[in-house]
Amino acid sequence: MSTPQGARARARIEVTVAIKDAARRQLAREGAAKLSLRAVARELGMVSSALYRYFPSRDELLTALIIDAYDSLGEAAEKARDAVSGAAPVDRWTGVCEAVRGWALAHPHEYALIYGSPVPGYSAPETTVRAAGRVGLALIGIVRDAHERAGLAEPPLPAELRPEGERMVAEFAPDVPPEVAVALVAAWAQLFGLVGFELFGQFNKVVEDREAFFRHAVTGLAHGVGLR
Amino acid sequence: MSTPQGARARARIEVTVAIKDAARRQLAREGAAKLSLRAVARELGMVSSALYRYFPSRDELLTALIIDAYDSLGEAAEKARDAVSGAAPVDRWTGVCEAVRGWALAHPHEYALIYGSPVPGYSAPETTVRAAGRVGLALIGIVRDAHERAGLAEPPLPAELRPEGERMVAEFAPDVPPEVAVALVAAWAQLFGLVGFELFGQFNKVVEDREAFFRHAVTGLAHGVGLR
DNA sequence: ACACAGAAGAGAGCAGCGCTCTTGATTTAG
DNA sequence: CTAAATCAAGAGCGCTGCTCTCTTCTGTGT
Repeated sequence: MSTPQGARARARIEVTVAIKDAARRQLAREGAAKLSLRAVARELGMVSSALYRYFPSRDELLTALIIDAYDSLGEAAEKARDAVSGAAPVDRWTGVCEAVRGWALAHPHEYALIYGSPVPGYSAPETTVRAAGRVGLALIGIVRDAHERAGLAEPPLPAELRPEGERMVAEFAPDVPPEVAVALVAAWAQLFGLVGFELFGQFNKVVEDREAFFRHAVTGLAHGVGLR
Repeated sequence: MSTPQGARARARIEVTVAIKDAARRQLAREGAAKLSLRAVARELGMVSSALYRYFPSRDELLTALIIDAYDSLGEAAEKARDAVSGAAPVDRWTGVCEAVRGWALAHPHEYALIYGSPVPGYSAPETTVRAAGRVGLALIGIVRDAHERAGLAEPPLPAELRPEGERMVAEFAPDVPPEVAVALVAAWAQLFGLVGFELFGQFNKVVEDREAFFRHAVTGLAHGVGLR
């Protein structure tokens, strides 16, 4: 039933949200490694074992936070895509990229949670897949719009990768040339390379003007996928 | 003194190495999160407190492993660079990139240690900086050779980034045009975006033929820095 | 050749962790 | 109104990183 009919169901939802909020606060403060169920319980005035009524394990709680983080980032990306929907394709592209970077700088621990090392014995449940794809889909959307409106400069594609590109088109990038689909996936990964390096300190003593550097680099990515 | 003159000093070095080896084995088996000082001690038939004579904390042990991992990866990259020293610049470039990818696939947990989320409070000590730069320097070397031998197609560089590029040239990329230096740093970060996405599972259900895709993408990176 | 400072290991112990199981209270449903 | 489901709490297990103390050993200067 979509309506929570009892006071109990409502309370359950509220407590679940409160747990996730407290956990997210700790996550932002200390990072995923130091997120402790007992500390979350303390903050809520509960006892640690009570949390197990809501999350079967610490990793399950982390998984819930992972999904939320993906959604939060995805929402930021989609908002940026829609905010500049009239602009030139390259500007829309860089707008989304800058939204991703901005979100990452604002939520470094959550970014580390989803794009850093996988935490436990590692398994990404099916639930995360949809949320994890939102940034990529936002980028695909921009490229598709540009393709339909003005055409793209199609990057070269070696013959051995053509089937791969056609599969990508069929599975998640409809109405986009296969050459572009392949380039898009590469640019998508490369975008997070740029963001991750800045966030995790690899750019220390290497890049000073991070913002200008990033804008320049993602403009290059846009050209790489055929945007003009 | 470069020669450890006492038997004691020699024993100390041997035990230190044994600890790191055992720790590395556990790291490869379980990942950094589950690396436990007590388990390392057990494996060596010592008691946990004895390890503190060699490493002042678990994080210090991790730092030692980080440096070793950087050096191991850097050595792989340099070996690849030198193995194909006569080949065309683009092939040398892709050779080094593939060495990086190969090392990462062979040592996923160590890769996660150095390019994944940084650990708790953790500030990268000065000691890591040299080792962390080796891959980048290998790439720079290839581009410099190509520049001196045959010239490069210089990528465009917006005016606001010119000082940045000149600083890069002065600090770690001598004899390379500033345009190329900036493009090089971007390509360096993007390379690890590609590797990280593959390793951390972001390419699941997205890229099938990982090897061909990677080769194609890093060829694109090579073109981006001006190699032909 | 010997005595001694310093180094190394053992052991106990502290506080914290994730997680399980049991117990008693409270709410919901039949 | 009673039976079933739900939930908070408490005790406890085995693990963790780390500290402190005590004992043994050993390399070295006299």
